[in-house]
Amino acid sequence: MMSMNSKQPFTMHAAMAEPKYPTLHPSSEAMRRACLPTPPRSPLTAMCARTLCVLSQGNIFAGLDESFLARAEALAAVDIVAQSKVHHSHHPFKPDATYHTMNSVGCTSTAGPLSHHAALTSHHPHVGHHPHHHQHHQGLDGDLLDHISPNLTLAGLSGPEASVVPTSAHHAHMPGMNHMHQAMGMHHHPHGLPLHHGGLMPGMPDTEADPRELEAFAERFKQRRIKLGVTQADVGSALGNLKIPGVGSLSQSTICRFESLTLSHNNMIALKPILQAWLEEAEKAHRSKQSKPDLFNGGEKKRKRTSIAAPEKRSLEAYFAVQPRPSSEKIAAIAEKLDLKKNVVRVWFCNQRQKQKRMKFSATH
DNA sequence: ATGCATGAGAT
DNA sequence: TCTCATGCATA
Repeated sequence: MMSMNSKQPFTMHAAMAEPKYPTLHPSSEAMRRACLPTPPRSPLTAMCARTLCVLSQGNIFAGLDESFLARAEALAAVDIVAQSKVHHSHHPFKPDATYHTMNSVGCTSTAGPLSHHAALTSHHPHVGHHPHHHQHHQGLDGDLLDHISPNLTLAGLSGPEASVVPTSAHHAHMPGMNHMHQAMGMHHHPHGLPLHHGGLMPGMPDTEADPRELEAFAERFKQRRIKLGVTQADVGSALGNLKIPGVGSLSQSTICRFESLTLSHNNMIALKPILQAWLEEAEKAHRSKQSKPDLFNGGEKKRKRTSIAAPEKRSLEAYFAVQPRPSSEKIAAIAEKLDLKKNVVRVWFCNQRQKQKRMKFSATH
């Protein structure tokens, strides 16, 4: 026995391995940077801020920028310390997260409709967002690190605040084998569904790939979805009922993100046709009063979500502004100072980077 | 609606 | 080890 839930919709294939970047607009990059919670400051400012560090502790709320940067500075020093401390072996790492105490199941989640393959096939040259990561902190004293202690960061006001909530759980995915290798260059969708490609033809300005279009569609989608009285979760599971090869169910999260445009551009492009297909089906069914497909789910064990306390989070954000891609060593050092598991810190950075790339109100409009 | 996490695939 | 697409859990 194993997971008894998860409907494992499809077996594999990315329904569409679209041209990751069709003939897309050169502006595609512009559109994805948006939604950056922490606007990059000038490194110089940061340096100056260091001086203010001490002061900033007093009015944490006031000079946000200053304290913010100060923290970044302090954290930046981490690597320095890290290097010097390597010599004396390190301490026992925290037992990595790993909460899946799951009952078994090799959790092979990823039942995504177009899993990565679709969009990943050929990466676009990652637009270079963060143009610069300065490392002006090189000369700082490692001591900074010491007072960068978690609680201190934010004026120790919040005590030790369990940074991490115990976790235990697992997710239940079925051992599906859904990895087809990348469809290298050959994007072929199962059959003709609304999965048209993003538009490769030179002469055809793929309207679907147009950020504007996506935005409009997302909004219409939501509107009509609500009109149908269907929840995001319903849509997600209903997708599995659509018999689109390579397309399985999606979570409420994903539907929500689609509607709010908080997905990568490619992801939006990939999902659009599928959601569009569902919408049409749903409206058709609605007209004939057949109402929705069913939704049900077997409950499974839960996992606890790690929660990074505000002070720690602030430090992380500060560091991220300076160095969004810290090395493994730096991550370890940061983790240690903030009293977080290294893995938690690593993932946090990954997620931050990903956030940066999400589309949202991009500059394209 | 979003934070933290997993995992396949690419580097 | 990173990126990306996604999901579970939770505010």
